[in-house]
This record gives sequence, structure tokens and C-alpha cells, in this order.
Amino acid sequence: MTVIRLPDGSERTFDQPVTVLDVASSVGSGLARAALAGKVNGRLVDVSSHIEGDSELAIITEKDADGLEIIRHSCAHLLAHAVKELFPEAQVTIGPVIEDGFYYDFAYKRPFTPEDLTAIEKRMLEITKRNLIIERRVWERSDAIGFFKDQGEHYKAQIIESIPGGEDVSLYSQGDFTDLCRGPHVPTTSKLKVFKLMKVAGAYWRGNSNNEMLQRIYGTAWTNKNDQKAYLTRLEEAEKRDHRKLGKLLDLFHTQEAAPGMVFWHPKGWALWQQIEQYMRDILSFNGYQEIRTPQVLDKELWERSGHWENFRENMFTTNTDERCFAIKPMNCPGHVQVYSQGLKSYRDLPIRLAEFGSCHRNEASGALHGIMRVRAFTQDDAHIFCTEDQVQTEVVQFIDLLKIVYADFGFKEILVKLSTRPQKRVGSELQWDKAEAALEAALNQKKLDWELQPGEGAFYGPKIEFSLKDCIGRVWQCGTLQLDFSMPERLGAEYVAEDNTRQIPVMLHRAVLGSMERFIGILIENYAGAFPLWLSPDQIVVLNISRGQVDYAREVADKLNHNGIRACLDLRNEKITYKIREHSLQKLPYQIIVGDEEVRTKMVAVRNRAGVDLGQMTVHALIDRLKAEVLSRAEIN
RNA sequence: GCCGGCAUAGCUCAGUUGGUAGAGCAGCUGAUUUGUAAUCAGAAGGUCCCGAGUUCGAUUCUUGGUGUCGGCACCA
Repeated sequence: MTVIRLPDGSERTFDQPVTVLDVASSVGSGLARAALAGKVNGRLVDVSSHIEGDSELAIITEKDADGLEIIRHSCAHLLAHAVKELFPEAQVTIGPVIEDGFYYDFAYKRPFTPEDLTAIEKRMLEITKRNLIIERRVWERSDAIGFFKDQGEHYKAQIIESIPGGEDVSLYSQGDFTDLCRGPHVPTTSKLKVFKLMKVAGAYWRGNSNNEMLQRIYGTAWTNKNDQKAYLTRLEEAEKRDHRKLGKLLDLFHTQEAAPGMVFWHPKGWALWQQIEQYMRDILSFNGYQEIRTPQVLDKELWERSGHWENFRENMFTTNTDERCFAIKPMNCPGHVQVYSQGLKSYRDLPIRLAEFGSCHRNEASGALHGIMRVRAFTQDDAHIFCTEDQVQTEVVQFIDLLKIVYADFGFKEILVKLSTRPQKRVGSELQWDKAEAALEAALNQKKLDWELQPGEGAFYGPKIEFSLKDCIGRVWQCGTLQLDFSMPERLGAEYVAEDNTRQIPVMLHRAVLGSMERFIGILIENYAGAFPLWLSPDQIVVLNISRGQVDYAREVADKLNHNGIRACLDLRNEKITYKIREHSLQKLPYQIIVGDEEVRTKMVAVRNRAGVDLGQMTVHALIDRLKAEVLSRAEIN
């Protein structure tokens, strides 16, 4: 006798062994039809799977998040099936679920074209209509390897070969197509209804650039047409927020062939930059940092000592002048250690926090460049904290607090936090790494942050905490970082005199809140869609005259605003007021002042915001007070 | 760096089955002096990314670069 407990608490008793589908049928035929999989004691299984012993069971349908995930996974198989039918010579490799969809990697003699994608998608649809049963079968590992080798599927055979010996493997078949897979899958191909192939791209076999390049086909899949349509609309909308598009539209910056991966900042973009930089400067000085400035170009020898030369020589810009080899700094840390090391430091001086808006150059791979998010010349809001081991935890916690305040002020609500630990290629002893990793983990837990572990992703000199933000289409970009470094101070000879009069080596924390100014501004543009809050807007308000008669008064108003610290501009062009309003609204300028004969007479101004909300008439002084309050609050408009 | 796409006026984009190109907006000139998201008219604007090849002739075809876009790899 088997007792099955359902999520609503009810129990069903069966005399003989049952499958998930049997249980679903016993509840109702509707549920049986909707069933995509089952969750038995927390483990996802196929509907056809047998339930062993008394169990808790949830029937998974398309209404469950797990259901959508299974649909996407099955769509990946469907894609592989269609490709094998159309291109029998193509070899299949892997096809996982990703956010909003799935992909599958193929090895094929020529690249797939957009026309191929159309044909493949059509074939996928046909296969769903065949209503093929998707069957799971467990094979012996060696049999499975033979099976795929016989079919010329060498990649699949390789994947199974890398599964530990002795373990059985599960294979899923639909019609003539069989793929290695853990599952579960939907019961029949007809369950897959809403999907779309999105793009093809190259991807290395097993993610290793020494391996051959495969072709990855990306697709999206949903439980219903509306969700898919909403997703596609979301992508279209996101494109309008693209920082490259807005950078041009709002005249913030440009790039050109003469300087790939480097940004030309225009007056408006630079005004935005300056606001951010000044804001950070205030925050730093309030939190006990001292700002410094270090040379752009330093002797190669210093980079050899720091270890950067050995690790990143390929990505460093160098210059040979007067028979000496210099490197253009890719990092600020060696420079900061030089400043620290001027004059003997006492334990009483620590912690010392040296900050720099450091301009760095890295010769990034051409394919890595992306708008202003990944560039070759960038400015870090960098700082290095020199402290004792005992002070590390406090400093890390304080930094996390500071970062949270800053991100909140810029309107970011979703911050992804990761802890990256020791990489293969590293300096420093195992003991140092143990201590460093433990210290960061302790701080994260003390702040009760929701963090993810990234083993092996740390810097060569120490582990790091990464704080990432998402761009308009959900790509994740690392911004803030905190790196613990027990090695660099020693390598570069930093020390302090301890309480017992011995010379000790300080611990160094590398940290940046925004990361790179360029990247942060790029994300800021996308998050606000170019409609910045008042405190960040390059131009905060524009004064518009209706006709020639108000030119003098308009000038007077703009002057008064500017003299009171408001970034005001004038538009006295001989254009209709509706034309000017439209133009400045499209430029996302926060506020507009309209002055006509009436305002000249009453010594007032008529104010509206970029969304078209009429704020009525007021005196210039009242307006200034209002704007100043809004700037201080850093509030978002509308 | 790797795989694939793209590169035409300041911007957004048409176009040429090989005969050196066109629109809208912006800019310029003129008229209009306007009350809350586009006033009208005129003139002007191009190394069709760069180099080589094929051809009587290349913006178009071939090829080599550069930049850029989408991924992959990388990211101190």
C-alpha cells in the first residue's frame, strides 16, 4: 500500500505501485492533462516515473515555475531534434535552460544562417504536432557511450565519459531522437507550444577558448503566447534605454575609431560625471578617506614587483621612452603603496584610507569592448585601506554599509553580491588565503547579505566581494568590489611600526564603490532611461520665452537660477512654444519655465516638468527653494 | 582574441540585378512673434568605413583591414 500526500494536505492511498500520472488522474482528468512533471519528496521527476513508497507529491503544471523551466529544457531538446533532422551531420552537445529561455550548442561544418533558424523553428513546430512521447530510459554508462559513438556523436560520448564510472545515465527519446539528459521532461512534444529562436552565436566547446568553437542557437520559450509577447515587447522597450543610443540622443558622449574603447565626454555627459564624482568625494571625505593623485605612467619594474606584469602583461599599454620601459597604469594599487610608504607609519596611524579617481588603461580584447560598460580607458573610484589584521572585519563591514547608502542614493534596489575565492593562478600562502576568505565571509554574514559563492574567481592576490548591477536587458555587470590583499603590501615593501616596536606588514583592502565611472554611468543611464533625477541632470531647468518681448526677463530668470546653483539654460529661439517644449521634453530635461507677457508683468514664472505636469506659477525664489530641496532629497521625478 | 551580422548626409534610415545616390529630422537662409509635445518656404549638404583586386566602369562583386553589434573566452 502506498500513501501519497498532496500539497493541500490530502492523502491518497493506492494498493499497487503508481506513477505521478496515475496520481494526477485520480485527482482529475484535467490535472492529468495539465501535468508536466511531478515533485516527489522535493525531487523533480517525469510524470511517467514510479513513486516508491509513501511520499509527498506535487503535480507540476505550466503554472509552476518548475513547469516553465521543464518546458524550456524540453524545448532545447526539441531544437536539437529539429537540427538533427534538417542537418544530420551536425553533432549535438549541450542544451541548458537559461533566464527567459534555453540554448543548444552544435558542431557543424558551416555556420547556421538566419534562414536556417527560420527553417529549424518551423521544423520544431512540426515535431510538436507529431505529439511524440518523450521517454526516459536508464542506460549503463558504457552502453550509452557506445550508442552515441555509433551515431557519430563524439561530443555526447565525451560528456558521458566524463561522468564518474559505474554511474548509470539517463537518456531521453522522442521519435528517432535520443539525447543524454538528467531530465525531467514534459511527457509529449505537443506540450511545447510557445517558443521562438532568437539568435546564433559562437561558443567554445566546454567554455574553453583552446577548444573548437561550436554554434549556439538561443531560443525563448513560454507557457502562453501573451507571456512571450510581453517578453519580446520588454526587449524592444529595453533597447530604447540602451546607453549607447541615449548617449547619442542626449549628447552625453561619443566614441570613434581613433580611440577604440575610449570615451569622448561631451559637456552634458561630463556634467553628469562631475555630479557623481563630487557626490563620491563628499561621501569619502565623510568616511575618513583622503584623496590623492598618482602618476599615469610607472616603470615596468614596479609592475614586475607587484606581480601585474607577470599576470597581465598582454593587456597592459606600455611605452618605451629614453630606453626605459614604462607601463601606463592598469591599476592604482602600486601607486597608492608608494604614497603609503612615504614616511614611517605607526600602528596608531592605521587604518589609512587613500582614495583616487584613478584613470586606468587596459588593453582589453577587442571582442570584450561594449559601449562605455567595458572600455580600455576608465576611471575607478578607487581606494586602498591599509590596516592591521584586527581591523579588517570592521573595515569590510563599514565599506558594505557605505556602498549600500551610495547605491540607494542612485536608485538601485537590486544588488547582486558574490564572494570570489582563490584562483588557480595566485600569490600568497594557503594560510593567508584561508584567513582572507574567512574574513570576507564573516563580514558578509555579519551584514546578513544574500550572497553567492564563486569558487576560483578571486584576484591573483586575494579573494574579493563583488557587487553587481543589471543593465536594461538584464546583463550583469560588476561594479563595486572589495578585495582583501595580504600579498601586495609585502611585495612592495609596505610596513608599519607595531605596538611592540617591531616592523609589521599592513593588510591592504582594495575597494571601489562604483567600480568604473564609465560603467556605472552606463548603467545609470539605462536604469533611468536617460531621465535622471534632478540632482544628476546635466541641465536641470530651461527657460523658454514665448516671443521676443520676454527675452530680457528670460535672461534675468536664468541668471538668477544659475547664481543660486541651479543648472539652468535658455532657449530664446524663434520657435513656437510647443516646439520648444517638445524638444526639451524629449531631451528629458527635468523642468521647463515658460515666460510670456503675463509672467513679465507679474514677475512670476510658469513651471512644468518633463512629463507635462503643470506646476503653476511661482516666484523665482519659491522655485529655487523648491529645486534645492529636491536636489538635496535626491528624489526621482514623477 | 574566436564565431556570426552590420558600416550610405550631423541623426534615423531608403536605394543601386555594377553606370559615383535619396527621404524625414537636425543645421543654414528667409518669412512668421507664436501660451504648454513638431509654423511655412528656399537653398545647401556625401571619399556610400579604409586599402587591394576583378571590370570599360565598384558604394554594389571578391579579398585584406578597421570599427561596431550579438554571443563565447577574458576581466588585476
